[in-house]
Amino acid sequence: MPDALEVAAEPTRRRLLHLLVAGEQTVTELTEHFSVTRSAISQHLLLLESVRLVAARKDGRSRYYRLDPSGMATLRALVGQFWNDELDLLARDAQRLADSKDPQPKDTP
Amino acid sequence: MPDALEVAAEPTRRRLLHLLVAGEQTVTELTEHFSVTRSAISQHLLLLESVRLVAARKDGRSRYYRLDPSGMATLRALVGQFWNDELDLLARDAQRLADSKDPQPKDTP
DNA sequence: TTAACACGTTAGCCGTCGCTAACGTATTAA
DNA sequence: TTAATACGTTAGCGACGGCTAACGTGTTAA
Repeated sequence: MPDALEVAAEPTRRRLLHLLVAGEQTVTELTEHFSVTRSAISQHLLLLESVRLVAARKDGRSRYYRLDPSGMATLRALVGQFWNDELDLLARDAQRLADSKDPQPKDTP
Repeated sequence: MPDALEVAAEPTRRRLLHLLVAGEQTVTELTEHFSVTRSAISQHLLLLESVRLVAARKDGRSRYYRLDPSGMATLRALVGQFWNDELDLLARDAQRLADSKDPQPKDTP
Protein backbone atom coordinates (compact mmCIF):
# COMPACT_ATOMS: atom_id res chain seq x y z
CA MET A 1 0.00 0.00 0.00
CA PRO A 2 2.94 2.38 0.04
CA ASP A 3 3.37 5.11 -2.51
CA ALA A 4 5.56 4.88 -5.60
CA LEU A 5 8.32 7.08 -4.25
CA GLU A 6 8.82 4.99 -1.13
CA VAL A 7 8.88 1.81 -3.18
CA ALA A 8 11.32 3.22 -5.69
CA ALA A 9 13.66 4.54 -3.00
CA GLU A 10 14.88 1.13 -1.87
CA PRO A 11 18.41 0.61 -3.26
CA THR A 12 17.84 -2.77 -4.95
CA ARG A 13 14.70 -1.49 -6.60
CA ARG A 14 16.41 1.69 -7.72
CA ARG A 15 18.95 -0.47 -9.51
CA LEU A 16 16.23 -2.66 -10.99
CA LEU A 17 14.52 0.36 -12.50
CA HIS A 18 17.80 1.49 -14.00
CA LEU A 19 18.51 -1.95 -15.40
CA LEU A 20 15.10 -2.05 -17.02
CA VAL A 21 15.82 1.11 -18.98
CA ALA A 22 17.80 -1.19 -21.29
CA GLY A 23 14.60 -3.06 -22.14
CA GLU A 24 12.48 -5.92 -20.87
CA GLN A 25 14.21 -8.75 -19.01
CA THR A 26 13.35 -11.89 -17.11
CA VAL A 27 13.70 -12.37 -13.37
CA THR A 28 16.75 -14.59 -13.80
CA GLU A 29 18.46 -12.17 -16.15
CA LEU A 30 17.95 -9.34 -13.70
CA THR A 31 19.12 -11.50 -10.81
CA GLU A 32 22.54 -11.90 -12.40
CA HIS A 33 23.34 -8.30 -11.50
CA PHE A 34 22.77 -8.88 -7.80
CA SER A 35 24.12 -11.05 -5.02
CA VAL A 36 20.73 -12.06 -3.66
CA THR A 37 18.50 -14.91 -4.83
CA ARG A 38 16.04 -14.98 -7.71
CA SER A 39 13.30 -15.07 -5.12
CA ALA A 40 14.35 -11.78 -3.58
CA ILE A 41 14.46 -10.10 -6.98
CA SER A 42 11.11 -11.57 -7.91
CA GLN A 43 9.55 -10.07 -4.83
CA HIS A 44 11.05 -6.67 -5.50
CA LEU A 45 9.60 -6.83 -8.99
CA LEU A 46 6.17 -7.83 -7.71
CA LEU A 47 6.25 -4.84 -5.38
CA LEU A 48 7.28 -2.52 -8.20
CA GLU A 49 4.46 -3.99 -10.24
CA SER A 50 1.96 -3.36 -7.45
CA VAL A 51 2.64 0.37 -7.66
CA ARG A 52 2.64 0.28 -11.46
CA LEU A 53 6.28 1.16 -11.95
CA VAL A 54 6.85 -1.99 -13.97
CA ALA A 55 4.66 -4.34 -15.96
CA ALA A 56 5.15 -7.95 -16.97
CA ARG A 57 4.52 -10.13 -19.98
CA LYS A 58 4.56 -13.91 -19.89
CA ASP A 59 6.27 -15.87 -22.63
CA GLY A 60 7.04 -19.55 -22.34
CA ARG A 61 8.06 -20.15 -18.77
CA SER A 62 9.60 -16.73 -18.39
CA ARG A 63 8.11 -13.47 -17.26
CA TYR A 64 9.49 -10.45 -19.01
CA TYR A 65 9.44 -7.33 -16.89
CA ARG A 66 9.59 -3.83 -18.35
CA LEU A 67 9.20 -0.26 -17.10
CA ASP A 68 5.67 1.08 -17.08
CA PRO A 69 6.01 4.56 -18.59
CA SER A 70 2.81 5.93 -17.09
CA GLY A 71 3.81 4.83 -13.62
CA MET A 72 7.20 6.34 -14.17
CA ALA A 73 5.51 9.60 -15.10
CA THR A 74 3.65 9.49 -11.81
CA LEU A 75 6.92 8.92 -10.02
CA ARG A 76 8.43 11.85 -11.84
CA ALA A 77 5.67 14.03 -10.49
CA LEU A 78 6.22 12.79 -6.94
CA VAL A 79 9.94 13.36 -7.14
CA GLY A 80 9.44 16.85 -8.54
CA GLN A 81 6.97 17.61 -5.80
CA PHE A 82 9.36 16.46 -3.12
CA TRP A 83 12.57 17.89 -4.43
CA ASN A 84 11.23 21.35 -5.00
CA ASP A 85 13.01 24.61 -5.70
CA GLU A 86 13.41 25.56 -2.05
CA LEU A 87 15.19 22.35 -1.15
CA ASP A 88 17.27 22.59 -4.28
CA LEU A 89 18.38 26.11 -3.46
CA LEU A 90 19.34 25.05 0.04
CA ALA A 91 21.32 22.06 -1.14
CA ARG A 92 23.00 23.99 -3.94
CA ASP A 93 24.16 26.68 -1.54
CA ALA A 94 25.59 24.07 0.78
CA GLN A 95 27.40 22.47 -2.11
CA ARG A 96 28.77 25.79 -3.25
CA LEU A 97 30.06 26.57 0.22
CA ALA A 98 31.65 23.16 0.55
CA ASP A 99 33.32 23.50 -2.84
CA SER A 100 34.75 26.89 -2.02
CA LYS A 101 36.20 25.58 1.24
CA ASP A 102 37.46 22.19 0.18
CA PRO A 103 40.19 23.08 -2.35
CA GLN A 104 42.17 25.55 -0.19
CA PRO A 105 41.48 25.06 3.52
CA LYS A 106 43.84 27.97 4.19
CA ASP A 107 43.05 31.65 3.96
CA THR A 108 39.48 31.65 5.24
CA PRO A 109 39.35 34.81 7.37
CA MET B 1 21.78 2.19 8.65
CA PRO B 2 19.68 3.05 5.60
CA ASP B 3 20.73 5.69 3.12
CA ALA B 4 19.48 9.25 3.05
CA LEU B 5 17.17 8.75 0.09
CA GLU B 6 15.30 5.88 1.69
CA VAL B 7 14.91 7.80 4.93
CA ALA B 8 13.71 10.93 3.15
CA ALA B 9 11.20 9.01 1.03
CA GLU B 10 8.82 8.22 3.91
CA PRO B 11 5.79 10.54 3.63
CA THR B 12 5.85 11.97 7.16
CA ARG B 13 9.54 12.67 6.90
CA ARG B 14 9.13 14.28 3.50
CA ARG B 15 6.67 16.68 5.07
CA LEU B 16 9.00 17.32 7.99
CA LEU B 17 11.80 18.32 5.66
CA HIS B 18 9.48 20.69 3.84
CA LEU B 19 8.27 22.21 7.09
CA LEU B 20 11.83 22.79 8.22
CA VAL B 21 12.54 24.90 5.15
CA ALA B 22 10.72 27.65 7.04
CA GLY B 23 13.38 27.55 9.74
CA GLU B 24 14.25 25.73 12.94
CA GLN B 25 11.39 24.40 15.04
CA THR B 26 10.81 22.31 18.14
CA VAL B 27 9.35 18.82 18.20
CA THR B 28 6.06 20.09 19.59
CA GLU B 29 5.76 22.83 17.01
CA LEU B 30 6.33 20.36 14.22
CA THR B 31 3.90 17.90 15.76
CA GLU B 32 1.04 20.38 15.38
CA HIS B 33 1.03 19.77 11.65
CA PHE B 34 0.42 16.04 12.05
CA SER B 35 -2.15 13.75 13.58
CA VAL B 36 0.33 11.50 15.33
CA THR B 37 1.95 11.97 18.72
CA ARG B 38 4.98 14.05 19.66
CA SER B 39 6.78 10.79 20.25
CA ALA B 40 6.28 9.62 16.69
CA ILE B 41 7.55 12.91 15.31
CA SER B 42 10.50 12.86 17.66
CA GLN B 43 11.50 9.46 16.35
CA HIS B 44 11.22 10.55 12.75
CA LEU B 45 13.46 13.49 13.55
CA LEU B 46 16.00 11.28 15.30
CA LEU B 47 16.11 9.10 12.21
CA LEU B 48 16.55 12.11 9.94
CA GLU B 49 19.32 13.26 12.26
CA SER B 50 21.03 9.87 12.06
CA VAL B 51 21.49 10.30 8.31
CA ARG B 52 22.49 13.94 8.73
CA LEU B 53 19.50 15.46 6.98
CA VAL B 54 18.64 17.55 10.04
CA ALA B 55 20.56 18.81 13.04
CA ALA B 56 19.41 19.91 16.47
CA ARG B 57 20.22 22.61 18.96
CA LYS B 58 19.14 22.53 22.57
CA ASP B 59 17.78 25.63 24.23
CA GLY B 60 16.02 25.56 27.57
CA ARG B 61 13.92 22.43 27.58
CA SER B 62 13.33 22.48 23.86
CA ARG B 63 15.26 20.98 21.02
CA TYR B 64 15.28 23.07 17.89
CA TYR B 65 15.59 21.03 14.75
CA ARG B 66 16.80 22.50 11.47
CA LEU B 67 17.78 21.22 8.04
CA ASP B 68 21.42 20.21 7.67
CA PRO B 69 22.47 21.79 4.37
CA SER B 70 25.40 19.46 3.76
CA GLY B 71 23.22 16.39 4.26
CA MET B 72 20.66 17.92 1.95
CA ALA B 73 23.39 18.38 -0.64
CA THR B 74 24.17 14.68 -0.33
CA LEU B 75 20.51 13.90 -0.81
CA ARG B 76 20.43 16.11 -3.86
CA ALA B 77 23.24 14.06 -5.34
CA LEU B 78 21.42 10.80 -4.61
CA VAL B 79 18.19 12.07 -6.13
CA GLY B 80 20.01 13.30 -9.21
CA GLN B 81 21.78 10.00 -9.54
CA PHE B 82 18.53 8.07 -9.30
CA TRP B 83 16.33 10.27 -11.41
CA ASN B 84 18.73 10.48 -14.31
CA ASP B 85 18.18 11.66 -17.87
CA GLU B 86 17.13 8.29 -19.21
CA LEU B 87 14.32 7.89 -16.69
CA ASP B 88 13.29 11.46 -17.20
CA LEU B 89 13.06 11.01 -20.94
CA LEU B 90 10.95 7.90 -20.50
CA ALA B 91 8.58 9.55 -18.06
CA ARG B 92 8.31 12.71 -20.12
CA ASP B 93 7.37 10.75 -23.20
CA ALA B 94 4.71 8.88 -21.30
CA GLN B 95 3.34 12.15 -20.00
CA ARG B 96 3.32 13.64 -23.47
CA LEU B 97 1.46 10.65 -24.84
CA ALA B 98 -1.09 10.75 -22.03
CA ASP B 99 -1.64 14.46 -22.54
CA SER B 100 -2.20 14.09 -26.24
CA LYS B 101 -4.72 11.34 -25.65
CA ASP B 102 -6.59 12.67 -22.65
CA PRO B 103 -8.16 15.86 -24.03
CA GLN B 104 -9.78 14.34 -27.14
CA PRO B 105 -10.28 10.59 -26.72
CA LYS B 106 -11.77 10.54 -30.20
CA ASP B 107 -9.94 10.35 -33.48
CA THR B 108 -7.14 7.98 -32.58
CA PRO B 109 -6.79 5.82 -35.68
C1' DT C 1 4.36 -40.40 -20.80
C1' DT C 2 7.21 -39.44 -17.56
C1' DA C 3 11.55 -37.92 -15.52
C1' DA C 4 14.47 -34.15 -15.17
C1' DC C 5 14.87 -29.47 -15.22
C1' DA C 6 14.34 -24.28 -15.45
C1' DC C 7 11.73 -20.53 -13.95
C1' DG C 8 9.05 -17.84 -10.87
C1' DT C 9 6.40 -17.57 -6.60
C1' DT C 10 4.86 -18.74 -1.82
C1' DA C 11 6.08 -20.07 3.17
C1' DG C 12 8.28 -18.67 6.99
C1' DC C 13 11.97 -16.34 9.58
C1' DC C 14 14.17 -12.47 11.71
C1' DG C 15 15.04 -7.54 11.86
C1' DT C 16 13.29 -3.09 11.42
C1' DC C 17 9.36 0.50 11.24
C1' DG C 18 5.97 3.43 12.93
C1' DC C 19 3.19 4.03 16.49
C1' DT C 20 1.17 4.93 21.53
C1' DA C 21 1.85 4.67 26.43
C1' DA C 22 4.90 5.23 29.99
C1' DC C 23 8.84 7.48 31.48
C1' DG C 24 12.88 10.71 32.66
C1' DT C 25 14.26 15.31 32.86
C1' DA C 26 14.37 20.09 32.92
C1' DT C 27 11.86 24.32 34.03
C1' DT C 28 8.61 27.07 36.38
C1' DA C 29 5.49 28.39 40.44
C1' DA C 30 4.30 28.07 45.29
C1' DT D 1 12.44 23.16 48.24
C1' DT D 2 8.98 20.95 46.47
C1' DA D 3 4.94 20.25 43.45
C1' DA D 4 3.23 20.86 39.11
C1' DT D 5 4.04 21.07 34.41
C1' DA D 6 6.02 21.10 29.66
C1' DC D 7 9.19 18.89 26.69
C1' DG D 8 11.54 15.11 24.52
C1' DT D 9 12.88 10.24 24.55
C1' DT D 10 12.69 5.22 25.69
C1' DA D 11 9.82 0.77 26.25
C1' DG D 12 7.20 -2.23 24.09
C1' DC D 13 3.87 -3.84 20.59
C1' DG D 14 1.78 -5.11 16.16
C1' DA D 15 2.78 -4.95 11.39
C1' DC D 16 5.70 -4.93 7.56
C1' DG D 17 10.26 -5.58 4.68
C1' DG D 18 13.78 -8.15 2.72
C1' DC D 19 15.73 -12.43 2.67
C1' DT D 20 16.52 -17.81 1.93
C1' DA D 21 14.55 -22.33 1.59
C1' DA D 22 10.98 -24.94 -0.04
C1' DC D 23 7.55 -25.35 -3.38
C1' DG D 24 4.42 -25.35 -7.69
C1' DT D 25 4.24 -25.11 -12.48
C1' DG D 26 5.35 -25.17 -17.03
C1' DT D 27 8.87 -27.05 -20.58
C1' DT D 28 12.05 -30.10 -22.56
C1' DA D 29 14.23 -34.79 -23.37
C1' DA D 30 14.05 -39.80 -23.05
